Amino acid sequence: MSGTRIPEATVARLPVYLRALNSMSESGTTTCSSLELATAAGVNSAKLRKDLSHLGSYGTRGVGYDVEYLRYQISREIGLTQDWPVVVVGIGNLGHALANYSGFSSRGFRTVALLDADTARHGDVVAGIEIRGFDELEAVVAEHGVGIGVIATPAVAAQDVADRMVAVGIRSILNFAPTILSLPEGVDVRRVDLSSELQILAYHEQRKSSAPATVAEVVADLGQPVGGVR
Amino acid sequence: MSGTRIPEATVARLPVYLRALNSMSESGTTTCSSLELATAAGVNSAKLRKDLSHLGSYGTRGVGYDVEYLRYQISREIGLTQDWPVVVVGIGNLGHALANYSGFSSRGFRTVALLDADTARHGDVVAGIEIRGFDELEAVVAEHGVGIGVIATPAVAAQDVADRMVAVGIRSILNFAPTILSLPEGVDVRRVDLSSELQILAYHEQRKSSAPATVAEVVADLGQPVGGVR
DNA sequence: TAGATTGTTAATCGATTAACAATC
DNA sequence: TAGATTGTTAATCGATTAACAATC
Repeated sequence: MSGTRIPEATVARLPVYLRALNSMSESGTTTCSSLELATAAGVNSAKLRKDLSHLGSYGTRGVGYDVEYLRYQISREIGLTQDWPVVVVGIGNLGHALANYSGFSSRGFRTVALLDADTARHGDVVAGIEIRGFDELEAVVAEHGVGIGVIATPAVAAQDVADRMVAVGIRSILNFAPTILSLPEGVDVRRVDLSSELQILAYHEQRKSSAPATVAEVVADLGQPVGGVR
Repeated sequence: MSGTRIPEATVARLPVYLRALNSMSESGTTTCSSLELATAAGVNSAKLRKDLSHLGSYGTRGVGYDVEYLRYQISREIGLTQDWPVVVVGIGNLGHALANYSGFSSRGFRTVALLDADTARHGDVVAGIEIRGFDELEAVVAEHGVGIGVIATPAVAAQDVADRMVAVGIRSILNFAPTILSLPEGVDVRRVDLSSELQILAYHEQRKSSAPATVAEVVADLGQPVGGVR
């Protein structure tokens, strides 16, 4: 299985499985079935097994999965057994939150620098790291071999920051600024858009409030066919 | 078209189109083609037209789309022409960032309360709103008719906060805590997981670094068939 | 062995894309 | 009218799901 391309939808769920396994491990669970892990991760067990089958055969029929072993295998597949130096640009409230966020400093990821264009912030220490000028980006990337950049600047600055990141060799960007970046092929960008998430919730909330207009919609809402309805 | 169920993938992209239209509007653009809007939104034009076709026929053949009109139609479809009172629970660095984030206070959404279990924070004013106790959740929800709750607490508190939100009538939750919530049917949860996003980037970054193993992978990376390659 | 549970198959479902007729 | 561009069709692609043979 190793070397096979893993479907994007599966890749996006691996971190969720990993999180569920971590919490099982913390609570002392040594073995779990696909149903237990799937429930903890909020998916159905068929999907979980299908997803895991893309990584290899790491379970035991009739028994289930060894929590530690599966945890290791998923970590390895994602690449968390390596060290990923990360640079965060834009140290406002969000940047502070990111710097302090355990997920960023935890196993696998290491925040090597916090950069901000505002000289008034330089020298401030956040999460044990001193804030430096944005003009030190190139030196930081070269020194630590940074491949992943996080943008937490205001929207107006984001494209410039991204362009500069790409110019100094960063090829993966996590963008929190509410703007759509335009970047060359080969650069991977993921956008975390707080307002989009709210808007998607609002759309569904709106649908809940208004009464469904047709029998077809009621049936669709129930999620299963209703016998005898014409 | 109105009343038709809109595919989830389309719903998730409507906020992106809206953002692109907003920035066109700001820069004085009054009309755009599907290709222009698609480029600004980072999708291809066929997908954009297909998506918009689920809302209705708001363009003019041979001409394109009226920016303001399309902006209004998408806003209406999402439900942004209504007022959505929102409560944020957990006012640490992330909660601060959210409270100050323009996307949360902008058109459509209105932060009506900031709640925190830590009494030391009570009375602090963030983004013009005074932080109150978590025990005031029920009163706040009842008073303002809150339907959407945002969780920005530490992971350990998130499930309790979510249970309480559901108990007082909230049916849509945006969860920033790094934990998987277990909630009853009918409650809509969206999770924003910073560490998942980093992990997904790491997976792809890893793939970039290691040399592709087969010609098939090289061809797949190029994203198009390569003439003459055997 | 009998019971349990995985890994895989195959069918279904939904999303994407290219192409083009409709039409401004 | 001629040129441009939408909205829709149909084909393709990828993801989900149920069912079950393999096997511990």
